[in-house]
Amino acid sequence: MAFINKKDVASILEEIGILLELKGENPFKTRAYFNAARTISGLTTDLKELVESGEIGKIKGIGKALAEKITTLVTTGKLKYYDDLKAEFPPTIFELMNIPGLGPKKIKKLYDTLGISSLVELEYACIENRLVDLEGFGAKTQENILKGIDTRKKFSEKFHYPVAEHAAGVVLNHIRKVKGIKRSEIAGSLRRKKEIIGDIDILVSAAKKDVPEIMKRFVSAPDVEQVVAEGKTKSSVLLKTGINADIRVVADKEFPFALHYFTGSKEHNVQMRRIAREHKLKLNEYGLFQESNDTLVPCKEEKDIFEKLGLIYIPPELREDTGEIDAAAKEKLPKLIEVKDIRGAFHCHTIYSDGANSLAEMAEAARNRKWEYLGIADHSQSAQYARGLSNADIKKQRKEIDSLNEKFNSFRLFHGIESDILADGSLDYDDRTLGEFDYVVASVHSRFKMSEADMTKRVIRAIQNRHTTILGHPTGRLLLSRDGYQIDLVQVIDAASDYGKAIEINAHPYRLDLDWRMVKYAKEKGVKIFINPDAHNTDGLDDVRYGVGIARKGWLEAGDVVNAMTLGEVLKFLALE
DNA sequence: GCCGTTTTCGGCCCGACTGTTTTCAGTCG
Repeated sequence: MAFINKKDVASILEEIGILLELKGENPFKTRAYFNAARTISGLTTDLKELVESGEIGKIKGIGKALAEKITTLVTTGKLKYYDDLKAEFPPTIFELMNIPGLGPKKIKKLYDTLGISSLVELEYACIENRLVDLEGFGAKTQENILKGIDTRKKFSEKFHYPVAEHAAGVVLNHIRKVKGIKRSEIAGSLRRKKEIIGDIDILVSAAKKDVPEIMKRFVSAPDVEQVVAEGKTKSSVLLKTGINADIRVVADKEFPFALHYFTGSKEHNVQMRRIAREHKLKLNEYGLFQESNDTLVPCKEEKDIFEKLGLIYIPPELREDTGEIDAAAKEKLPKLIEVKDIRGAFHCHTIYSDGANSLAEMAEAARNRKWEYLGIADHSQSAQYARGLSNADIKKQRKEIDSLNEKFNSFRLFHGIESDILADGSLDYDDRTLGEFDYVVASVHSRFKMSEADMTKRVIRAIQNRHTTILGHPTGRLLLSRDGYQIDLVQVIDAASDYGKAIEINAHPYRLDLDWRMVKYAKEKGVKIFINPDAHNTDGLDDVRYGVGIARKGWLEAGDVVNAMTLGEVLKFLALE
């Protein structure tokens, strides 16, 4: 039997959706494929089991036709329907979907009339001035397409969270100088604390007379490279960093509705409008209206909108259409962890390995943050690139930690290690040495290119090691630059649950690993989470806030997170007293 | 293609902006 995993199935369904769009199929049909792709990739139950038991067809959004196609894919590894569809267009046609202003209809037109099916061909055709006479196109369209291709070449399409957060702050501070602004906020994926950000969404409320000044100020912000669109309520610019920023200006009474709408996610909004219709109401960015006579149901704050729809307030981080609306209707939403709940951190490096600060400096920085403890986990001996610790280093570090601890009142340094998980799943010190640490973070730093089965086995063996306390950055991914290694996280989390081991959310903004989509599953399995900064200097400690964002997206409460425990509770957790 | 306490057909979320046309389709979020 061919092996085909969730990710493969989801991406094939997604491609089918795009191909159907290109063919001009019923948009609701194409949406069914996109929805199914999303549902499949979010599954935490084993896809093969679902297929074998026939349960796959019982999942919402997967009917007879999709269940059949998914079953064929999973059991045979092939799908004729997909192959036939793919044969109708050259594979490079997908490139064109990434150019702003180009959608399925226009791409189809380009392909049918000019035979254009790749970015290179498209650029050439624009330079040759061949798009201007095409029906539905013109000089302006051609120019915008060329600009779009240029932008694609210069910039990536997504950005790390702190980069987008900083850029958004600059723009927001710039426009806030306009006196007429009543309320202003950053919305979109930034507000939802997504791990990577596509663009910046800014929402402002003001009187109508002040709108032109706000728009003018927005499009002339210091970092604006190009004005993409400028309207009466909505404008869009490309910043010098390559990030797109959108602004929307509304009347103040519309602000809560616009904030909700502009925060998204799109999928969450679709569900919210569906709920509104069930209540004989209509929800859009301007208000919540009676379906019968269009009277406004007034709401002062965002939370009022939820209330009117019979829901408790859903924090932005949860608005991903992963069950938050159902839970809100049943008043079963978690009380999400907050940055102020954090009392320490456990994955930090010092000058003993590849960190920039000393033990004393790191401890001082933690105490300045009013933390109760800090765990040091420098690299282990096989991590030579990072000056991993020899046995002598370990002894010296332990001594220094002990003597620092003697000076502290109600603060404690813990002596841990980030021990490499070797290719066979063993850790890289002997049992006696490992046993001397207060705790052990086990992480993969080498041999990334194993098969999924081998990597899963390797990591599970490390979890089974009695000295392992925490599994570090479970996929090794570097956002926007390196995919994580192939690994079955469901099996890994199940193993952590079985062996009572914790998993780290590595809070470094380039990692944010464990992914929030799996954090929720870990919580369901009762696995404890550490939100670890992987700090290599004192400033790095503040990265925990990115990890808290991810923890919130994963539905975590303070009680799910070890470094939200008091010092006394942590000592018990680590079995140190 | 999915779905159903208005059920097996007829719905399926909603509006702004752009560019090309001249009343609107396509794209985007």
